[in-house]
Amino acid sequence: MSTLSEGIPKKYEVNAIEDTWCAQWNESALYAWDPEPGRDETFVVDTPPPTVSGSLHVGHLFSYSHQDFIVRFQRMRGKNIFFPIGWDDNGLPTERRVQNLYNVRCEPHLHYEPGFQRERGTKGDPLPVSRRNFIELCNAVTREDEEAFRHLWTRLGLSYDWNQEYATIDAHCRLTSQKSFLDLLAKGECYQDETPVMWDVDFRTAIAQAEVVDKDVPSAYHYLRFPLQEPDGCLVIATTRPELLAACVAVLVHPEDERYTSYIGKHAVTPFFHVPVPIMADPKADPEKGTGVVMVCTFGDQTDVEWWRQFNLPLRQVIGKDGHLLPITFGEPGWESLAPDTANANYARIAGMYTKRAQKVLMDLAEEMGGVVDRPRQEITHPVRFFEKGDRPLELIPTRQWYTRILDKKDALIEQGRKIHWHPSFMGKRYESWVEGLNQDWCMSRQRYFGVPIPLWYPIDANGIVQYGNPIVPSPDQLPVDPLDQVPQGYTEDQRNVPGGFTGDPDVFDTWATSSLTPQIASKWATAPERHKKLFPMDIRPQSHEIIRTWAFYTIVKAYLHEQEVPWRNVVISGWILDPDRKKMSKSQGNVVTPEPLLDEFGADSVRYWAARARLGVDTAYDEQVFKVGKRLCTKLFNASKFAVGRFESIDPARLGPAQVVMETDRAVVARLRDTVARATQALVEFDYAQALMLIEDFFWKTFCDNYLELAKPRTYDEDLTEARLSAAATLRLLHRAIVRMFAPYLPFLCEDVWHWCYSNDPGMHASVHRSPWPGDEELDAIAPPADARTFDVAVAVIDAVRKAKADANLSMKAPVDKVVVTATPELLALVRMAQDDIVRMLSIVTFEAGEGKPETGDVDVRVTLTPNAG
RNA sequence: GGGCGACUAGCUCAGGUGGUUAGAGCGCCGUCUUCACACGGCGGAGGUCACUGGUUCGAGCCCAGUGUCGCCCA
Repeated sequence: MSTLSEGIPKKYEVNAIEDTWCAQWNESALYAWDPEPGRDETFVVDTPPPTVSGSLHVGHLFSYSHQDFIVRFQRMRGKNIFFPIGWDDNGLPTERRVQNLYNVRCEPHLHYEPGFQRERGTKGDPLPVSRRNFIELCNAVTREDEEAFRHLWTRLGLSYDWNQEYATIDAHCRLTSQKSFLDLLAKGECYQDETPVMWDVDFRTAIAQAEVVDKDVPSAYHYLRFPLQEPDGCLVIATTRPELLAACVAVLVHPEDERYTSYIGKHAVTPFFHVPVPIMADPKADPEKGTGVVMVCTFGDQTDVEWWRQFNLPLRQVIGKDGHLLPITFGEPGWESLAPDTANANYARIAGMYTKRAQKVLMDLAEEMGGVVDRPRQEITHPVRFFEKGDRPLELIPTRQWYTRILDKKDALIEQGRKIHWHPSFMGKRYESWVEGLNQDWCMSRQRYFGVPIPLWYPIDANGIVQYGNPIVPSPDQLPVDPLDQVPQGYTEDQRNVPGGFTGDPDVFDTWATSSLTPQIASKWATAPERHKKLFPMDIRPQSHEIIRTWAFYTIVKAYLHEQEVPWRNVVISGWILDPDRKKMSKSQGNVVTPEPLLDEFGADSVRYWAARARLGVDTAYDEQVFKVGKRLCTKLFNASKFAVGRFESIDPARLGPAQVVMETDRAVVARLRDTVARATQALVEFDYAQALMLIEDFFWKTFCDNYLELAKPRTYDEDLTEARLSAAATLRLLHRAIVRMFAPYLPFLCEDVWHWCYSNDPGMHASVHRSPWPGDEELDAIAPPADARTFDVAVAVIDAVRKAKADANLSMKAPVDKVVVTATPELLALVRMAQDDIVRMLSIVTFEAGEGKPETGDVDVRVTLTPNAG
C-alpha cells in the first residue's frame, strides 16, 4: 500500500516510505527475472557476492548502489533484468572469523562430535575441534553474516531477484566448482606438481600469485665468510637470510666477475655446518649486489628455485610448514658435513625456532665465535612477499599442489581482456599489466577446511604408496562430492587409507576457483545448459579495482578455458571510499564507518544519492555533507511534488494530454526537458550515472522548481479551466511525471511513493515507477515544439534581472514592480512578448514595456523601476 | 624501474569533438517569510584552471617536459 493511499502526506516521513515499499516490492516480486524473453531483451548482471565474514562498511553501500542505478535504468528501458545476488562465504576469512569467535582450531585428525556446542568469546587456549565440527561452526556463522547483508541490501533498496540467491559454499556452487575442475582436468588444463610453492606458515597453506603482496620491510645484509675447501682463503657472501645457511646448496658468482672467476668449479664450506657447496657461475648473480657472491638455499627466494632447477641442485629443506626450523641431522644422507658433530651442535641452537628468532640466535653465535662475520651488517629496506591476509613473510615450500595452466595463455587472456569494455577504460590496463606480469600457473589447492573439496581420490598401492598420478574421478551424478566422506565407485569405506585401498584428496579449492564461476553459477551452467545459453556472456560485471587481478582475472580465465568466451561485455569499476584524510578505510586502521546508522540518520535515498555523485573508478573521500545534500534533495522533491501535483490533481488527467500544451513558455520548457532526457539517457547508457544525475538534478531544481513552477503558477490559480490553465497543468504533469521517473533509479523509495500519488494508473505506465518506461522521444513527440527553443532562456533572463533588482533593494520577491522596460532585437523581442503574460503575473509587474533596440550588454536589456515604499 | 590516474573557488567536485566575462554544491556575506519547500528563495564575494614550454587566430581542454599526491605492475 502506498503511504499515499489516504492522500498526499503532509510531511516527508522517510522511514514510513522505506518500510512500506520494501515490503511491497518483496510481496509483488517486482524485480524477478522472467525466463521467457530472449537474450536481446534481457540485461544480465554478474553481481559481486560480498565476503560475508568481512565487516560491513560504507564502501559496500557505495559500490552496490552503483550497480543498482544501472540496473534500475535498464529495467525502465524495458529490459528483462537478471540481477542475482550471492554470498562469498567459503575460504579463509570465514575460518579466521570462526577461530576468533569461538576460540577453536581445526584439527582434521579428531573425530566428529555430534551436537557440539561452544560459547563465543571463551578465553584460554584454542579448543581443537574436528574438521566436520569446524565446518559446522563456519556454516552457522555465515548464515548469520548473510542475514546482516541481506537486511542491509534490502534497506538500501537494491533491486535483486532474491529467487537467484546463492552462496559459494552451497551445494550448487560446490557442484559447479567441481564440475569446472573436472572439465579442465579432462581438457588437460589442470595438473598436479610437487614443487616449491608460496606458502603461508600461519595459515599453513599454499597460495597463488594473485594473493601475494610485496611489502617493504627493514632487513640487513649479513656478511659471512665461507672458507674454501681446496685452497686457503674464503669467499664473503652477503645474505639477508643467514638462518637458511643450513639449507645452502651452492654459491654463485657472475661468470665475468673477475674477482671470482678463479673460484668457479671449486667448493666453499658453509660456516657453522661445514657443508661443502659448489661455487658456480650464472649471469643472474649480480656483481653489484652485496659482495657479488650469493648463496643458493632451498629456498630463500624465487631465484633460488630457478638456480635449484637450472643446476639440478639437491634439496635441503630446513623450514617446516609451520615456519619453524625442522629437526635435521648432519652426517645423514643429504646432510653431509665435514664436521657433523659441530654442525649438529650449532643447529641444535636454532632447531624448532621461527626463522626470525633463529636468525638472531645464529648471528649472535657468529659474533661469539669470531671468524664468521666479515664486516658489520648493512641495514636495508627491501620488498618481501606476504600473503595479502598474512602476517609473516611467505616461504617457498615444496608440496604437492593442483595447478591450472595459465602461463601458456597470457596472449590469449590479454586478447580476451580487450574484447571487454572497461569503465573507465584505463582499468583495462590494470588487467593487462597483471596478465603480463604472471610468472606462475594458478595454484588452486589449499590446505584448508571451509571450502569446496577437490573431487578426487587416489589409489594406494600394495606398499602403501599413494598413486597421485592416477587420480580416481567421481561420476557426474556424484557431484558435489566430499572425497573425505564419500567413497569412489568400486571401493568401500573400509578401504580408505589402507594399502590396496584409496585416499581422498584432503585439500579444498582456492576460494577464487569458485568465485571465478559466478556467471556460471548464476546461469546454472552445470545443470541447465539452455538457461546458461540465455544468460551468458553477461552484460555487466560491477566490481571494485583492487580485485581486477583476482575476481575479474580468474573469471576471464574460466570463461576462456571452458567456452573460449568472455564472461561479460562490460566491466564497471567502482572506486573506493576513503576516509576524510584520503586513506583507505580498513578495520585495522579503525577508520571504518558502519552503514546502518547512516541509513537511520539520512535514509536510504540520501545515502544512494551520495553514492551516485561519485563517477565510476574514482576514489571518493567520505564526506557526510553529501548525505545532507541528498536529504535536502529528497525533501525538495517531496515538497515540489506535493505542490505540483496539487496544482493539477483536481483536473481529470484525460483533459491534461499533450494536446493541451499550447502556450509558448510551456512548449519551451518541454523542449528543455527533451534535451535533458536525451543527455541523461545517453550518459546512463554509457554507465555514467553520476553525469546523468547531475543533469536531472539541475533540470529539476533550476529549470523546474526555480523558474518554470514560478512562471506557470499564476495560471494554475485561474478560477476557470482556461486554455492557459490547462496548458500549465498539463505541462506540470508532464514534466513532473518525467522527473519522478528519472530520479527513480537513484531515489527509489521516494519516487515510488510519489508515483503512487497520481501516476500509477496512467495508460502506458506501470503501477510501479520502477517498471514504468524511462522518458523518451515517443512520449515527448506528442507535444508541439515551441516557436523558438530560446523562449524559456529569454524569459529567465528577464526574470533574473527583475529578481536582482529586488534583491539589491532588499525587497521580497513578491513585492510589486512599478515598471519593467525590455529592449531586445526584434527576433528575441518576439520571444519576450510570448512569455510576457507569465512574467508579468509572476513578478507582479504593473507596467511592462518591450521595445526594439540594440541592448547595451547581452541579448536582452532589462530596466526595472521598483515601486516606491513597496515590500 | 615501467605504467596508470589525479592536480580547477576555503572544502567536495562538474567541465561532449579546443571558441565569447571558467561552473555547481557545501561553507561564507547580505537579504527575503500569509499563499509548496528557511532542509527554502534571491543576490554577492571568492579561481594566475599545479608548473614550464609548444601547436593554434584562440587551450582548463591538444602536444612535450617538470613537480606533488595516489594507485597498478615488476
